[in-house]
Amino acid sequence: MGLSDLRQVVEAFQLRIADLPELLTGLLQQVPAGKVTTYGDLAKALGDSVASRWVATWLLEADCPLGELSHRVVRSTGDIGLYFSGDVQQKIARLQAEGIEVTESKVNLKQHRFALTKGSMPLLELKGWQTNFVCRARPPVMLGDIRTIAGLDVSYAGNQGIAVCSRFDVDGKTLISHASICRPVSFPYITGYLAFRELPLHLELLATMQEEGTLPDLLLVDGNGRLHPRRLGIATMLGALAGIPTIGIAKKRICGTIANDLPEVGVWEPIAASQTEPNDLLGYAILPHAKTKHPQYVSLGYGVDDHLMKTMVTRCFAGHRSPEPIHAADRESRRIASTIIATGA
DNA sequence: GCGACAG
DNA sequence: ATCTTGTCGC
Repeated sequence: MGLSDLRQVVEAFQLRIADLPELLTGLLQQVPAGKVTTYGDLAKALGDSVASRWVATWLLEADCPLGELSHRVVRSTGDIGLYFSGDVQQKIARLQAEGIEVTESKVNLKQHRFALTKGSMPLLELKGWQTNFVCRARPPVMLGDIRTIAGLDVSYAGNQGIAVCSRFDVDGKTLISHASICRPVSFPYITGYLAFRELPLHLELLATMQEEGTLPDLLLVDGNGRLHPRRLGIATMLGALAGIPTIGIAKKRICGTIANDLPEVGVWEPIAASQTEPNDLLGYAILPHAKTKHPQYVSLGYGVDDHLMKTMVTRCFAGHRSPEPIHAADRESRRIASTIIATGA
């Protein structure tokens, strides 16, 4: 892959990512006085009901930019729900002032629900991109060809995201160096869409490392690979777009079923897609050591086979819950985030 | 009512 | 992920 390729990949990727807060603002502005909508309806208008949690938390932020309109958003049951001021009576009063009857903290949705005009539905588009994404084939990386591996993680300070890539020797325990980058992030965290939030940071960081000639031969990414509702977690997408072998490492399970919830230390417990698809292997749960009851969730990213994945991840386990390269990147990115907060920049 | 989903 | 106080233990 040529030297300028990663810069171009970042640019092309950025163009696909919609401004969700802005689109949500436009949707809520459709709702006139005397009408209401629901968190789920707004999420569906953005293209995926899974975003309803983000819609709700965003409208509940203390400094919510839609504070003048957010009283018109209620739960799908008709329940009033919460209000950013913390005072639900204030939300009720505003609704009543707009001519909406509130009985026992509920509104009549049949009567007042506003039919939102569906726009571009950006999440539906991104979901379709994931579903139809074709990873360019490449032979799996071989153990003997790996000289350096790295962990990739992101921390946040306000709207700033700090991505860190921590390079390690192939022994999985010797830190070589950290590389970092800091950029504003506006795409929210929505289950299944993490890549659209964090991939721009990762790709820019890797582009810089590519120019310095410090790209690692294998990346451990904080997030999932194949273990994903559409089999395309951030680790897989990153690997395929950058052309670098990757493995996904998560601390919580996003989907799938595990036969044994609490595996023995060091045992690779398979995660299947579902109980009806026991042969569709998505990844593994593994307990790094006896000190914790929380397993790591490991899945194939890109350009790596099952055996090499297990070998390298096992090699990277030391005294911590996460593999050392991920742990190092996590600590370094948090350190930089605290610096940014202390400096006020 | 239950189940619950990366960062 | 971040927000948060003290507390338990190596």
